[in-house]
Amino acid sequence: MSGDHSHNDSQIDSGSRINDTHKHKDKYKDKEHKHKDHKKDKEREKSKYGNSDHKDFSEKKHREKEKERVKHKDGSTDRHKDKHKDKDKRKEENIKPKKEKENGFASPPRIKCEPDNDDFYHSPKSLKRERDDDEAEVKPKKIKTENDRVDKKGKKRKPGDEDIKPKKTQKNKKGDVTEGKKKAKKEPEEKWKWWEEERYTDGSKWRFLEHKGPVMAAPYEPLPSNVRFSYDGKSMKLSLGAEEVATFFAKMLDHEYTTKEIFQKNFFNDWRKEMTSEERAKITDLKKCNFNEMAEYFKAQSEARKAMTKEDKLKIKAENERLLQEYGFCIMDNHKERIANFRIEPPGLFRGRGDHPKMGMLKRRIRPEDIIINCSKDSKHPKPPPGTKWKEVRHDNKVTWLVSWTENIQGSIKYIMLNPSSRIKGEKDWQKYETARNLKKCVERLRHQYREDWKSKEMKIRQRAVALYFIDKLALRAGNEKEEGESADTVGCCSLRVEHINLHAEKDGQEFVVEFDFLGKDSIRYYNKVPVEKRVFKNLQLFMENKQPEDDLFDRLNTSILNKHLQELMDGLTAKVFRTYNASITLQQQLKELTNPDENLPAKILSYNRANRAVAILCNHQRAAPKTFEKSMQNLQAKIDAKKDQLAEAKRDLKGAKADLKVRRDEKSKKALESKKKAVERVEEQLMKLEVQATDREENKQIALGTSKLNYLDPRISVAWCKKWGIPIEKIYNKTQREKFAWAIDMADEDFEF
DNA sequence: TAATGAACTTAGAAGTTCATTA
DNA sequence: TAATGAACTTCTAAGTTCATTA
Repeated sequence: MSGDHSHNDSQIDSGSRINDTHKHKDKYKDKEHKHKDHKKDKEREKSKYGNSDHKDFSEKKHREKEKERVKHKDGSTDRHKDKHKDKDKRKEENIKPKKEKENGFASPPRIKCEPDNDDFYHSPKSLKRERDDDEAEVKPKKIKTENDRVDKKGKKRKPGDEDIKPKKTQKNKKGDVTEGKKKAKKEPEEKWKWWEEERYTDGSKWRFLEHKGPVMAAPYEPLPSNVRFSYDGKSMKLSLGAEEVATFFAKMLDHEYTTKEIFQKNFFNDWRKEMTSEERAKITDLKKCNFNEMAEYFKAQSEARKAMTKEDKLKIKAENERLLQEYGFCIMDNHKERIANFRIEPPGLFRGRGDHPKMGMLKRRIRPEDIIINCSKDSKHPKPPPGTKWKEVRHDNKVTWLVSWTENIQGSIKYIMLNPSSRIKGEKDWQKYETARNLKKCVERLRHQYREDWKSKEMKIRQRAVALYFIDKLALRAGNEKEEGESADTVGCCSLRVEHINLHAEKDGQEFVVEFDFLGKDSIRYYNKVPVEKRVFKNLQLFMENKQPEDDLFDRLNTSILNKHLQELMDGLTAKVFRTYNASITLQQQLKELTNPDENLPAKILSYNRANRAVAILCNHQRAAPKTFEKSMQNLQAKIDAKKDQLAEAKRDLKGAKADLKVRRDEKSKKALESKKKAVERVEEQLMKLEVQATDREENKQIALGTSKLNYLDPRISVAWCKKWGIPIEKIYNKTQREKFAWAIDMADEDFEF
């Protein structure tokens, strides 16, 4: 993938969250950055020169090839290239694309005869859930932990849906539970297949909801008196409130955060607010504060925790489990469901990402009086801790959250919601992929449209069209406007500024190259050089005319305009659907391309990871290279070397055995030969496995696969692939992932097509 | 129509657990 | 059996989108 989307040198840089264009803003930051950059450079050098010797050349070649496959020299992906090529040709020949009719852009053909249920599966907008309303009016006495309702309703997914097959659900004994929790806890009862049931059509999210409320943060435990804080060389006893905030800082002392000026400033500011007036009068300079004893104390504590006896550790584990059982589940519409985050966020210092102007501010302790509870009127309401009250108890079944509170840093609302394995999250997830599949049906029409719009007389439309092209081709995020000074300066497509792109009429032998360099979500750098079509290039020049670097590139556009437009083109279409669509379609294509039927299991899994990786690169999902990367790589290489020696030896043995047989020609030496042969094969396979592992790890150094796997890739593609090649699903998804994607694992068969 | 608020998804880092190896 | 490192889980920040309000 050449210079574009990926790990060329400049891309490696991109792991650093530094935006060069912002250097001038803050001297301090600048220093920080340089330091970081320097470290990165060093690392890069190391990996370039130090660490590569273990890799043989052909492997590297292979990786390069892989990159090539994913992206072309010109930065376009295969899919785009081909499709655009097709389009161009068609245009020239003035022929209507064959596909158009087949896909029925305006309104996709029905696959099934019953319109109602057809819609149910294919048009997320009209997803239905015709539950018996009476069922939920009353507080359920019985919590279904199984799929018994399916039978009752007798109505499930329609056969005839191309990719979704009805499962025979064998009726199971009801998981009758009076108290809900207890029973469900023990039997690993059959999983509820919510995907075989219908959805609510009235916008409500549930009929019945009962839970125990959140787990509050543990109260502050004062420091023992021998652990002291000192100011200006003199130890001093802090008031409880001030001490608590001081411990937050002390706990972070060896984190880079505490070296940053803004962090220090914000912390000190907020800390002083918690001090008594005497303390405030005395403590006026952070530099004079000594937190070391505190920091040591916490370090010792964490050591002690590690060194605890097995027994004590088990005790803690049991207590956690108890909490989980008590607070970690709720009852929603007859089913016991896992809650994702049932703990209230503890107080601490705010850790923003990138250059966040509010880093270091005090995240205050949340009290019951701050908390809104959401549950059914007729449920057993959660009790606030003794002597306290909730802010409010409401019964809003149009939302999915159980608990909410307003956080003090940005003033935004935080929620407690259900686990990804829950019905309510799963349905939404499934629906997301169905929308993306709908986009697949009309994406060619949309691409044609925005290409036409590049020529529009209206600036607004041109901008919209160019932005959409970027979102489609590069999988950029929509890019909402942000309030300045409230968070790190990051952008997405619509909020790109002139300073974020560079135009090159010619670069590295390519025409019309756009060079992107900006900080995206989480202040992750996006760096990419992309050849674009001439018309796009010319438009960009136009958009940039008479503008300052800090001006908006698309000054006539924002996400709301863009999304309104998209909504008109396809029901349910928004900018982010393109990311989902392009990610999933890329996975599917890459899997097709990379999977070699003759290869063994580890090789196939490597192919899967490579396909996954292609998507992660497309979506710019990066991670900091693990601190231990070099070392672990070396260790692995040592293992490989040892294995090679072992193989050589095994081969020698084999040779010897052959010679033996020639001389002796007896049964015994024949047998010996066989076993030596087997030994060689075994070692060869082991070696291969190790080598594959090394390749995989190396290629993954700075790329995070998890995000795309969890959020962008239609799990049915992976499930189908596993089924097709006989790969155990466990090789691809761990337990949590299997729970989240249970619906896909159950419904997709090997010929599922995204 | 822009600003604000609310709800929900997506994100990487940090923390914890588990498996492997010396 | 401890140390190590990878895998997995948790945490919560940072996005997108849609609804509401001014």
